[in-house]
Amino acid sequence: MSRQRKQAGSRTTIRDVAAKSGVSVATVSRVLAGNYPTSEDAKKKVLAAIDELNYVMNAHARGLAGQGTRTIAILVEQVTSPFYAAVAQGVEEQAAAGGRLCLICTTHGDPAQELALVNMLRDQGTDAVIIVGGITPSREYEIRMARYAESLNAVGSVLVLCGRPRLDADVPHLVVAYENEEGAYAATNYILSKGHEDVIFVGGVEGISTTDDRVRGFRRAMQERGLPTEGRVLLGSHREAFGRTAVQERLARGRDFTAIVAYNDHIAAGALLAVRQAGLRVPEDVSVIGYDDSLLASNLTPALTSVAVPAQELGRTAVRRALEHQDGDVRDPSQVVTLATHVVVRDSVARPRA
Amino acid sequence: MSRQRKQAGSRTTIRDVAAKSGVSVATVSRVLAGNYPTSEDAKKKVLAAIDELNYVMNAHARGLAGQGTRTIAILVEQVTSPFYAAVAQGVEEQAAAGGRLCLICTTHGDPAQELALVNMLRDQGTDAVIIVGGITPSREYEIRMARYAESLNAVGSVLVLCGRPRLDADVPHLVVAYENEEGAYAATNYILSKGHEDVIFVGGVEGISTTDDRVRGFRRAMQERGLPTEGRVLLGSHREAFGRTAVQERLARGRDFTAIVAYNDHIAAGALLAVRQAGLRVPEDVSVIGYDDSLLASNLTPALTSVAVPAQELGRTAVRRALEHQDGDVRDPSQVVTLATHVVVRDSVARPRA
DNA sequence: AGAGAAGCAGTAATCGGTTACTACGTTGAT
DNA sequence: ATCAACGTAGTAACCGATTACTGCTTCTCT
Repeated sequence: MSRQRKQAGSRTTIRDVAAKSGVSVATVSRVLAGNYPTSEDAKKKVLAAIDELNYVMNAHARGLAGQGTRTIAILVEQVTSPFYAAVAQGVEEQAAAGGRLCLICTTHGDPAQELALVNMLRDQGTDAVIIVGGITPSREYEIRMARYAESLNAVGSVLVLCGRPRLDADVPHLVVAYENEEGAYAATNYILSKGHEDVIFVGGVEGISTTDDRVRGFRRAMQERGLPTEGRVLLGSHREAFGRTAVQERLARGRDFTAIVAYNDHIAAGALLAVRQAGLRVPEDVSVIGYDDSLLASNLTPALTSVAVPAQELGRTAVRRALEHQDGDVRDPSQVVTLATHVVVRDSVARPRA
Repeated sequence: MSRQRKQAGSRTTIRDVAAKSGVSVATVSRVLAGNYPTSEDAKKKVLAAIDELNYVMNAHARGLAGQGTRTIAILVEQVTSPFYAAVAQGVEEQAAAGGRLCLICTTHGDPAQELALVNMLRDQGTDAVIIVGGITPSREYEIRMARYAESLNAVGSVLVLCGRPRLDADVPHLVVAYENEEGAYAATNYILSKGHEDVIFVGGVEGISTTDDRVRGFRRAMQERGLPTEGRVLLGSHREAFGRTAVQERLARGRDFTAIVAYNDHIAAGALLAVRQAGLRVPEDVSVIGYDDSLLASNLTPALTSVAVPAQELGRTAVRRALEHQDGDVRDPSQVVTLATHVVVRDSVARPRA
């Protein structure tokens, strides 16, 4: 209500620019868009007037007239996680490269909030909605998300899922994934190649796709060598605190492992703490491998060996595909692009003793 | 270009809803806005039609017609910094509480980009533009930013500066700060209270307000005890790498200090590395104190004593004040709200030996 | 020199909401 | 019965950009 407009100066419009430079509004618009032949003379005059009047285009007017919003939205659980921050960074960069603004929204891991945001974003006319992170699959969720994907498409927008499986429904959407199962498989194999046989997997939330995938990779590597995984997968959360308590409790029951494959670097950090608290050393007594290769990994003591996920690249790829798709030149939209992960070797893994 | 509209179904507009429910577009708009008396009957019919047609309002049309966007923008250097991420988190939470979306933009520390973004954001109809982080003051920048602040106000939007001094110009804008000088003063005093006398300050960028403030706090604490600060302030960047090399070089020239006050936790992490590389121990040989109390601090070895900055609270306060201001009930807009910082004691500071 | 093409600029319709203004029907007071 | 007041609904003029369509030059080719 306190919003008063049309005061004294009001707003500088394309018409003011046209008047000042002595050309028509159409010409001004064309100079701005640059998609129509315009004489050098007119161009110069318009640019001068724009500069002098300090004119900025009204995004709403442009959006309304059919140019799209030129924004891209990204939905993450929380921005304070280094992994999501890095993905967001990638999205932001690529969006900027494509002349788009980047809208970052947080869902706090709540599927309902996620749906509400997608719904809202669609109204805003975002060019693309990128959802990052694993999800607990549920029938109802799938159905509603498919409806939204459909309506996003209806308004010329694109839904991109990052690090999460395709929707079941036959609705156009893009998927950019990174190796979860493969990464955990590689991490476990790296540990096993050092001679470990008693390995546990710690962290992650049961039922969330990312967790399930990593656990699967762990199991596969173990089973290929005929090692047991029964009772060796400790799920709970992806927070550092869980890593600490889970390992503490396990150690209290007796040390029946020589290596830990952590769900992520936070868990690994917690595990490190618990191991040290128990008077054991890393990697001499217990080896630990993390996941994500976040900022944390290189700063822990010992520096953490971790699976590097190309987080920024993930964000960039998501945007790139979304924009390509908007322009209609994605070969196969239903194809899942999967980015590779690799083990970054530091100091937290060694051969087991004896 | 590939954006084809007016296809088959086209877009469901308020007119479709009006037609379906047998009322006028004005009535539909009023039901949606809820700011005009409408009969229960009409309301019910409109709502039913909206539901049935799966109608969503076009944000551009609404924005163009002068209703504001209900979004809040935050400008930070980069989202991957834990500090900025935490502020952004706070902004996002409070914005959501106020029914606003949160637009996060990155400036990469470039004042020109910052200005360009503010300029652009104003026309998006953002309710508030929050700029976080210190800045190199420059006359030209001040003038342009003041102009933008003015034009933001003209369209009913608010400019909020976070952790940066007020604009010189007499232009309405809000400032939420946190103690920089006081924090560094407290950190230094904490170190001094342990008996240290040879202390150096490492990190930060010359000329940026945040750095200058922290250095001032350091100097004040030292001078109050009659200790020299000449040649004891090492500026360069706020990255970990700088912390490492700066301390390495200093140590190479001889160990003339027993404690380090770091510009932030990243610098502290680098310093820790350099100290250890030189065969010295923390805190036995050298004490280190950080700033920001980021995630990093508690995970370093030894756990880093650091100055806690209420980053999330900073974001929340910024949004709260902005929305209050829009509603016209901020008592004194020119008042700078300053949030307190405090030293979080961990294991990286000890008495100097002998 | 005249016809046709090409290059550039202008007019005005349009996007989808909001809202000032007008109009209508009902109620209540005189 | 008449008129004022009130509550509700409708008409149409905006908001500021885009762009189809039209028209005027200028240039080229015969």
